[in-house]
Amino acid sequence: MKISVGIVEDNKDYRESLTWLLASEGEFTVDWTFDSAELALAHSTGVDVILLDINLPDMPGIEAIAHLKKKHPAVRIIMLTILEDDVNVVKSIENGADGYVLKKTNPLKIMEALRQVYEGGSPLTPSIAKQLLNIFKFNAPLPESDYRLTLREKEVLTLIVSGESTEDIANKLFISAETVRNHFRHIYEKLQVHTRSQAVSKAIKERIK
Amino acid sequence: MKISVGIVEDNKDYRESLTWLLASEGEFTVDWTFDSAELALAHSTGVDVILLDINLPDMPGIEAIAHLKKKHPAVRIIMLTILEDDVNVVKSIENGADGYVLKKTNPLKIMEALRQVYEGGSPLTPSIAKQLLNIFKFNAPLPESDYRLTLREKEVLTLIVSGESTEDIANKLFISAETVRNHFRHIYEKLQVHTRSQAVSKAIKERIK
DNA sequence: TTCAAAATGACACAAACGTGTCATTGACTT
DNA sequence: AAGTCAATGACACGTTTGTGTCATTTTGAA
Repeated sequence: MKISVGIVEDNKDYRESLTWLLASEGEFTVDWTFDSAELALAHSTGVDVILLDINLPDMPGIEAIAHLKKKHPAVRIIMLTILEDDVNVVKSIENGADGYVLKKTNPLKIMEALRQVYEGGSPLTPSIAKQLLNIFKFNAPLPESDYRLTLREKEVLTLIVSGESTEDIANKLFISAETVRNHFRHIYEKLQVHTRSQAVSKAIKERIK
Repeated sequence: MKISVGIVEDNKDYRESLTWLLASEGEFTVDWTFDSAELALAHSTGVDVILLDINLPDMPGIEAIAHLKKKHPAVRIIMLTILEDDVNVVKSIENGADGYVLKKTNPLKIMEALRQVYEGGSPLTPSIAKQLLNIFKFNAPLPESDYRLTLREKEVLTLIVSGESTEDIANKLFISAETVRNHFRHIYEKLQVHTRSQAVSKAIKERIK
């Protein structure tokens, strides 16, 4: 079973050499290529993977992701870029891109990337991965925001956050509702809040768990 | 300039073959190896990169990350794991790990990973990258989550989320508390929830605003 | 061993909340 | 002109919540 590929790339030389390259490998079929997002949106057919230039003439590649995914919900999209520290990299991932390759990348790696997304993975270059990781660390739980909740309290807080009622929480934990209310009391003290919704808000925003 | 490496891995065979492998390559020096987190924390010296088993006998590898980074602020850490869909993968990245390799990975790729972190990148396997991307998409604005709230309702919801009481909201909006409660009513209907904290939870998680 | 938390449970009471029902006004659609 | 919807306001009623006070048992650290 071959992997079917579509290409949206305005640089004619790059587009054609990529097409030739993939076609020459028995593993892939290039079903179509377009040089603009508009044409791709109008005429593309379903393929397994789309290679999408991040920098198209008529539309930011980032917007094109959403439109292409809407037209072909199952398609997986790999972005093609020249600059890897482009702000658009992270944005396009947030918008649903499944992977990333640099245009200068060794053709063998591009084929590897195609195989990887086809198998459900997400090929990223190490430096793009680095950017993602940094963002993660940035909104990761700070050791500072440790409210010294006990295990039980964290358990209860999780259930509060998921919207359970006092009674439901009591049943799930096999304790009385009064005890649950006692846990609330201590949680409120530690988080310095006075209502359930404040606790929920704080817990989610500060990623307490 | 060689890349200096430290290894924390409790499996003797794997540790030694890794050491031998890296040492035999002119590019790396293995400065030390330990079979437990405790020993590593006590006796490790500064190196460029630490290869750290995620599943150590004495301490979750995840905790070890923080301690090692505290002792050697400039060190970069690559996690070693057998399972790549371990929940710990994402956690360890949140805790500051710089990269990830599977133990079964081709030794050449492990060396490539060492080079990549040394150069400031983050080597990740495609499937780990996929997990990260999914979390990102989760955090990204969903076009679907439009509950057709009116402007006023969004305004009220924002205040609910920030933890204000009914009375406070009424005062801020210069309307009666009864009206605020009426807005709640409509918000609850549209979000399909029945309590304030459920509304807060849904609003934050689905980024309604 | 003693002492401090943590976890459990209970009672009470005022305040807040969720919801049913109803009403008025202004704005926009058809 | 009629009709829908948003925004405002009110009253009532039962439920839930927040909090004060107190008690028992288990657990872990000093």
